[in-house]
Amino acid sequence: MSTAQSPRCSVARSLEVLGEKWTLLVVREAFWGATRFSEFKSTLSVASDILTNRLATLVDAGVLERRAYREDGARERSSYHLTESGLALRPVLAALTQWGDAFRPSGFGPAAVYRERESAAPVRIAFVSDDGRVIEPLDVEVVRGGAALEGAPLESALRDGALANASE
Amino acid sequence: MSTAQSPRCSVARSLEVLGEKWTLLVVREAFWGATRFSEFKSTLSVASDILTNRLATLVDAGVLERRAYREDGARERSSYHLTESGLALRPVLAALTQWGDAFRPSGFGPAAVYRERESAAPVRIAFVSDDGRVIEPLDVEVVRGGAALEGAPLESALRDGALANASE
DNA sequence: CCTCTAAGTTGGATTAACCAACTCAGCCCG
DNA sequence: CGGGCTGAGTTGGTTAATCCAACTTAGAGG
Repeated sequence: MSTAQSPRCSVARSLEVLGEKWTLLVVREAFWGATRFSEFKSTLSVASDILTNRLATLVDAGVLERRAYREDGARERSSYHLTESGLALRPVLAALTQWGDAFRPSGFGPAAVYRERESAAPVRIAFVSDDGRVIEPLDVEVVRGGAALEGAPLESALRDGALANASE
Repeated sequence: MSTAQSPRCSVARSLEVLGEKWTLLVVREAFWGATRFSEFKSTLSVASDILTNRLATLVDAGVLERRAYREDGARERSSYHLTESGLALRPVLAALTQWGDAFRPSGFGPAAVYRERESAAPVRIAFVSDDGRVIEPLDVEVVRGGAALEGAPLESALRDGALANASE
C-alpha cells in the first residue's frame, strides 16, 4: 500500500490518499453526515471489506477520526468523523461537483448545492487573490515551485530549456 | 468499464471519468504542456497499455482532444490537447494541490504555484458568492438539490422517521 | 529493402475489487 | 446461564484492473 517515497507533486501526494476507488465517495458521505460503518455501507453500496480498508486508510491519513459511541442498550461501537484535514477537502468535492454539473450533467439537475450558511446565497469555487479578487481560470498560470526542480524525472525531458519554458 | 446508469451525485459522475488510477495525473501533465504519448509516458512512468486506455477514456469523455501532428521528416502521429472541459478541471487540480500542500507536505515546498498571469500574484481556490465575496469554507453549507430528492434510496430512508423503521 | 522511431498491442504475473457467507462482542431476554 | 440480536467487521473464492516486458506497426529516410 505504501509508496516507496512520496512524490513531489502535490496532486500525486493527495491522490495517494484520495485516489483509490470509493475514497472520495466516503468523504462525500461524511460531509453529508454519515458517521457509522453501516451508514457508509448502505448509502454507498460498497462491499464491507473495501469500506473497512478505506476507512482505515482515511483514519491513517488523518482525514477521518475514529471515535467510540454508544447508543443506550447497545455496546460501544466506533464512528468516523471528519478532522480538520477532512473538512479541508470541501473545496475538492465542490470543484468536482461543479465540473460534473457543468460537463457531465445527469439530466436531473445538480444533486448538491453549495451556499452561504447565513444568506443561503449560492457559492461557487473560484480562484481568488490574497486581496480577495476573483480571478478567472484563464487568467491563472501555474509555475513549478522548488519541489519539482531538483532531479525529478519530469524535469529531465525539459532540461535544456526548462526554465524558459516554465514561464509559458 | 461503464456503470449501468450514471449516478445522480455529481461527484460520482465526475469520478466515473476522473477516478481511475493515473487519469488525473494525465490531466495534470496536460496542464504542464504534455501533448504526446511519449511525453505522458516518460513524465508519469505509466505503463503504455494503461496510458493508451486513459487517453482513450479522456478523449471519449471530451476532456482531451486527439489531433494529428507531423514533425518534418516524420510521419503523422497523434497528440492530445485539453478541451474546454479539460481546461475546466483546473480548479479541481488546484484544490487537490492546495490540500496536498497543506495536509501532506513533502518537505520540499510546493511543487506548483498558481498565480495571476498579469500580476504574478499568488491565487488560491476558495468559495465565492455570485457578487464576488470570498466565503470561508466553514460558512458554506451544502443542501441536496433536486436530483437527489426523487426516489434516491438515501432520501427515502431518511425521510419520515424511517430511522426507527430501519433499526428495528 | 532496411532501419529508425513514436505510438501503440499483446501475453502473462500480480494486485485490487467484488460478493456472499461467516465471525465476534456485547447487550437484552427468559 | 444460554440463545438470539445487531453493528462492525473477516474470510475465501471469483472477477477485473494494473503492471511489466516484449513485440508490432506505419511511414520516412537512406
